[in-house]
Amino acid sequence: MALDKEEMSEKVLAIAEALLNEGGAENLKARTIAEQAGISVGSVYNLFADLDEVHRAVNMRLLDRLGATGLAAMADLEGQGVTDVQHRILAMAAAYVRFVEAHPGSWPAVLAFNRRRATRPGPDAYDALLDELFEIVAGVLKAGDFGLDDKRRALAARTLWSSVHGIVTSGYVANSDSRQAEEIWHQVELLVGVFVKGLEHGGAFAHAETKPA
Amino acid sequence: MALDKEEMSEKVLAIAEALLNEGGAENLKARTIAEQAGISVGSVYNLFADLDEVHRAVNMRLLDRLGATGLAAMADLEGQGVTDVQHRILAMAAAYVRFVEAHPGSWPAVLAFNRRRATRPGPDAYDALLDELFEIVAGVLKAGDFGLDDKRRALAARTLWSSVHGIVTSGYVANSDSRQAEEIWHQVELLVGVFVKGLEHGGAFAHAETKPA
DNA sequence: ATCAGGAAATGAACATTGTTCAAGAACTAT
DNA sequence: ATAGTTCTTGAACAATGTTCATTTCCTGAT
Repeated sequence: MALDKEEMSEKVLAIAEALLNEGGAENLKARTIAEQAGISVGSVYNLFADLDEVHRAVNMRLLDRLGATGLAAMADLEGQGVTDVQHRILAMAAAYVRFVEAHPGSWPAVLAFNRRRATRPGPDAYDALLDELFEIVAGVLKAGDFGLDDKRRALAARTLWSSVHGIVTSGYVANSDSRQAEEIWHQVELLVGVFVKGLEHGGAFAHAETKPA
Repeated sequence: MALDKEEMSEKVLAIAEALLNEGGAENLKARTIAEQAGISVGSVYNLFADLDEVHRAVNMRLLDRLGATGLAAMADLEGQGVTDVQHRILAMAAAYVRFVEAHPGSWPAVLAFNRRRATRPGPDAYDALLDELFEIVAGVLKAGDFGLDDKRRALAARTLWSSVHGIVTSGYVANSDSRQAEEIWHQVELLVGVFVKGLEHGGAFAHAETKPA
């Protein structure tokens, strides 16, 4: 009884995810996958065009898991009982931090890979997932009654979440001692607190004429 | 007339930076460097222990250039004539954005490389440079009269700059059309505006009991 | 049960890379 | 000039991604 093509792909992806999590992108080797999956190198290339596609598939799984079970659930917190914007955003950020902590090796790989796909064709499925995340944040922001039209609220959502993302990834230089973790969380708390307060007081409309050349 | 060891190292680094800027980390090949520098592969390994060291050296040069000629100059804007915190932060962010735009290939490589040095020994020179940047931001924040003690101001500086960093790097998925550039700048403007407004209204002290597990 | 035809798996072979190192070349001090 | 030191070289090795002719396996018709 041999595994289905689909099942074998799943097995390969599971192995690939483990490899990425242990040693990053440069640890994803065709021969290692083949050996651990009990198949030959050639068979790996039968299931996937090349290692890039394996990496991409692993990333999609990770992003799916983050979006589905993580942030969306946090967005409508405790059965809609909590309406405070700051609490809900913080809960989402906490979910994101936990997720990154749970994938110390593969999450950096996601980012590095994502950055490297410059020459690839059109709008990827990545973008769709990211847009989804941004819309969740925008949904939470809508609950808070700042004077924001849809366009500006979307901008604020992207800005806020990119900032959270920056804090988390800047802090996690794989230096995962608890000191670092606390610092990251302090920064996230500060950011969210200041951001919400700033929105409440119309900071989103304060313009300055300084622009990049 | 042969080049000095120092001069040859410079030449190699210049070539390496060009290679990185064109094709990212995977374009930094020992044989290409040797050929373009007019020396042999072995000589490259005489000058540098391995390609990682070449990459690291290029990154140090980049970070130096960013810190020295970029942000520091912007921090004391127009001969101390400008005291507005928001303007000065925006000017620094603009310098940062310009810098990233000017190094579309090698800046991602800096980040990817920086993320991969998990197993390396102790506090790197990277950290020193980053701390320098954070202190510049903190210096600007000090001018604005928010009710912040030194510790909390330092935290705010790290938070703000990590956020700017996140916005810039999230936006630059090497997709450098002008649409993207404008979006990035809008986000930076929004972030800085909201952040300053939030600090003015004491958002830095607004706490929530939500914490990561 | 047999066999033809196609689909899938195989792993040897190739190309490209990082890295090493023994041999030679160049230079320096006496 | 000569011995010793240092630098340079490029051939050689190992590890990797990828390909593809060959083999193996399965399926369905006879």
